Amino acid sequence: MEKKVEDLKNENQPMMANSTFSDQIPTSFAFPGIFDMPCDYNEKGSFDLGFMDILGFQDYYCTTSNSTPSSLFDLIQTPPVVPSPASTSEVVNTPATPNSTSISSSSTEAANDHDQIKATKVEQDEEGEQEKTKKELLKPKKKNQKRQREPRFAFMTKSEVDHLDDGFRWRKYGQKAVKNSPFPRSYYRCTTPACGVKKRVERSSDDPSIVVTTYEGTHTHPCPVTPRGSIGFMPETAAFGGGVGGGASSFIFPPPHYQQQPPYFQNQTPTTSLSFSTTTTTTSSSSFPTFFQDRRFCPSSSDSFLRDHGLLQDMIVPSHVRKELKEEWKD
DNA sequence: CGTGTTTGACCGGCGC
DNA sequence: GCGCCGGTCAAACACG
Repeated sequence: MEKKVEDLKNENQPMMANSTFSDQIPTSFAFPGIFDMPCDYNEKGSFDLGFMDILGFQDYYCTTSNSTPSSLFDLIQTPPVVPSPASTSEVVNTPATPNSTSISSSSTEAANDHDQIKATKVEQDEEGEQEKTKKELLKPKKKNQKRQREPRFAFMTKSEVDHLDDGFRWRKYGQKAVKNSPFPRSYYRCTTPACGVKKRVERSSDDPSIVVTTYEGTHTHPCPVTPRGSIGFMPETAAFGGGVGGGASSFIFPPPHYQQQPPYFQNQTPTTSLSFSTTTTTTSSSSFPTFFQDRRFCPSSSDSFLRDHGLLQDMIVPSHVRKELKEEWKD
């Protein structure tokens, strides 16, 4: 880990265009789904910004002059949230992403792991061997099998609050101090039964105003309607899936140029006086497809959100962001 | 009382 | 083998 950090720092040169993330990003994105789409639009001249470009392939500064489709989500004509297809791992293991080992696990397998763990718990509880049970619960993984991780999806948000409301309900199950960071990392789990999606939230040590959120897993349910009826911030809604995988990539959902709060943030803005910018960065394109799909379950957010702002415009991938994300995907 | 948070302990992975 | 560190568990606690 330390080494990773050091490496990252070394790599974190002023120009990150081809350094930190690019090595994890397939040079030729073969992602099915949404990732192809923008390109098509590009041909039509109505959507200049390819999604892949947005993903931080390069430092991409997109202007708001682009006539973006009403909503990126609208562009995504994909089926509802479903467990990721087995193809996930294949995509994730794209040769061009040698370093994305953590994502190399098939989301499907990972999901199965979850089930197995749960099943194990039930069985053991019934046995009543509490002592033994506890220990086994703590290590439900099979021997000789590396822990399988669900595809992860990280993004950064410039916010004063760590935990943004994304429409899903999360339960915090842990918090740890992170090495090389003065800020603790919080661990959240989706409270929906049978949904094993987790997310980690931590602040960037480089820029305390930036919150790095990493989602892991796939929501197996639609985005619940929150009491507030808000789905705050789109990226946080990441319910991904892992359906499509790919190496790590990153991008920042812009808003940095907003002079006022974007509509989709109104209900969840942490503090009143944020002239915010929800700077969001994303890694793991693998999670994107479903991520966007899920958004479609959130009635109040995606549409208005993207209709008002083509979120993917004005992509900015600051170096520090890339650095962090790369680190994220390196482990 | 139900739900969510806090927090110390524990475990596994990994590097040395 | 050992120690560090990230991740998770679960009891205790807080809150509405």
